[in-house]
Amino acid sequence: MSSVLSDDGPGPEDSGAARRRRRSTTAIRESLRELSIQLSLLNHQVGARLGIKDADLDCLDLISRHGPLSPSSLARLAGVHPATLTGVLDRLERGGWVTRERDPADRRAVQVRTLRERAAEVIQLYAGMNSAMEQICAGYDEAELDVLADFLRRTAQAGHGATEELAAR
Amino acid sequence: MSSVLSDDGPGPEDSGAARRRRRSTTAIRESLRELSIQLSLLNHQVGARLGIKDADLDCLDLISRHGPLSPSSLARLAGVHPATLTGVLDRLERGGWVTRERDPADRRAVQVRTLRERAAEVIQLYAGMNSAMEQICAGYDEAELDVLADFLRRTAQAGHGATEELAAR
DNA sequence: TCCGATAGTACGGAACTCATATGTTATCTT
DNA sequence: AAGATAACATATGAGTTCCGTACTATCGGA
Repeated sequence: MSSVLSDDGPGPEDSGAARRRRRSTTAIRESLRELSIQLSLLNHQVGARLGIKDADLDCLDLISRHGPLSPSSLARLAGVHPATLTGVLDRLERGGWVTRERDPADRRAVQVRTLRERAAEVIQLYAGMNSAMEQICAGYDEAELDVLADFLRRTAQAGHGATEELAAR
Repeated sequence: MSSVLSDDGPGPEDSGAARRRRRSTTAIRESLRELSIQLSLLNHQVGARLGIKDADLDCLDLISRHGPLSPSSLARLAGVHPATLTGVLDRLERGGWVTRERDPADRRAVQVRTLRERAAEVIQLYAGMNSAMEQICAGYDEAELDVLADFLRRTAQAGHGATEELAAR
């Protein structure tokens, strides 16, 4: 099934194993695309319940994972305009999700960090997805789980690389 | 590493194989979260190059995958307000990405479909990611590829289910 | 034919994004 | 050491977007 957002690779000038292999690779690309959208929509729903916009939730996630960091580096990381990020942080701070504190070492800089108080609400909302994943993972042996985790990690890394390449030029 | 957006599962009252297994499962959850963000950021960059907002690009993707469909069903699918979707379609139509045509059978209804003209631009922007995926997939044998594709498909399905569960209540 | 339901969109107020300007604070230059 | 320059975060304002509501057109049933 050819579609607007992806091509189907080269033509069928070869056959047999290579052909089946390409089918599998294409299937992965397709599934990955579907997965991407579904996770976006899940985040959208979660954000809606919490009164947090999609982009804001992305930022909150980045803050929670990449530790305390400055607004400017967060802006770079999230690919948004610094002035936009001020508004994002205003909303997150007002909602009690993060704090801003001046860096004592460099008083121009600000350190943004997450608060733990409201973490439970978020976990609660992702509970459905988490238990579904638990169930899916239960069907694999440990070697398979490691292969899967490694694949996901490398794919995320590939996404990061592709994003930076686009941002650079 | 405990963080705001996910817990780390039950305590360590068991050990050995079960423990390692839980570590693997957690690694998958973490990688999946990272992947979700990275793909969002990639889409954000791609959208920025095309002058398409994130949500609009999501809608375009949904239209391209789920064939011609009506604005209302698309609104349900994307989880946005119907009036908002009017604006989304206005922008996508103005940009030459989709067309709106009245359904002859039910003249209230509208069918939205993608145009193929500008597809190449999108493919071009995802070329970096696609070739990276190609490279990653090259490292797996066909059985592994099938396992991966199946896992991704089921995970996407889980995301869909979790989203619907949240939207329902 | 009349009436309620449905599909899509127009409208208007509130909120958001981003380019630019501003006020601090750090760093460089000489 | 002092002034110039750069970096950081945020204020400001114009343009855009979101969404609750209202409106028009059309369909299906009594």
